Amino acid sequence: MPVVTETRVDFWQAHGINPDNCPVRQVLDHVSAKWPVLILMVLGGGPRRFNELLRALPDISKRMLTQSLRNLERDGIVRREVFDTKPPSVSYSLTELGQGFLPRVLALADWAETSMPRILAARDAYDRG
Amino acid sequence: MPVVTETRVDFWQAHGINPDNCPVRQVLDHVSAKWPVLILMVLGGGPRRFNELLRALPDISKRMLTQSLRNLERDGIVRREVFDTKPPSVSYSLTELGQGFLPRVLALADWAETSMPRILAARDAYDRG
DNA sequence: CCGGATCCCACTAGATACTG
DNA sequence: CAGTATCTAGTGGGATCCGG
Repeated sequence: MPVVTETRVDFWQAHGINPDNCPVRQVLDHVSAKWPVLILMVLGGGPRRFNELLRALPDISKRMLTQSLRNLERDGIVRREVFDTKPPSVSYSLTELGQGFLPRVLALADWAETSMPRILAARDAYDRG
Repeated sequence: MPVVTETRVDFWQAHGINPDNCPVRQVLDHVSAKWPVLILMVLGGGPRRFNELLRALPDISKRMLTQSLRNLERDGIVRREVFDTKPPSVSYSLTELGQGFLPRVLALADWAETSMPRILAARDAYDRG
């Protein structure tokens, strides 16, 4: 765990890294971009085909599923395999990188879940005041 | 670490929890909402005043700083203290909850930073192909 | 010094229809 | 089966001005 001071922010500034071009943030964006985490959780259970994912995430549109999968694939987190059978089938699975990513995302989600009572209490207090 | 299967997704479905109302996601949104993480990192160095934060994050607008701070305050992650001096001054700092949140966010950021070479390589390969 | 209020544009994502 | 294309309403965030 790094020491947390303004030092790192200073470093970023010095190297022209801003919130818009920071590659780390682009990865972190997968965390809260609405669908990626859910997709990764399903894929954590093993490889899935496109329509299986579609059925597993009832509210997602084909468009968003495609887009999210492409982003994850581009970052090497998800692997896409095409079998040119008839009809064609495509399999999505976690790469090794993705298997290292998922637990850390879930760890954060678990903290959020554990802390939820305190957070909801804080919100309640804030909204009253 | 929980077992990762579709079970949890099923649980969510069964309880009517979807990506739009899921409270956990609302917390995770702080992670990638562009500014909150940077704000937390600066506050990790100790309490800061509004304009100090403004100077520490060169590209942020007053509007976004205010908004981000309000969100974090509402969730009990950041504490806001007003001293009615002349001119008025406001101090922002991490709550106990925020101090528990920050390391986990940084842990994820560190993974992203460590994995960045592999991710960039994956992107490069993807963009060529 | 620390914001709130307003205007406005750019991007996002849902719906729908179509394809190899 | 596994997507793409197009259209459109809704939203987020910058710029700017105002106030306690």
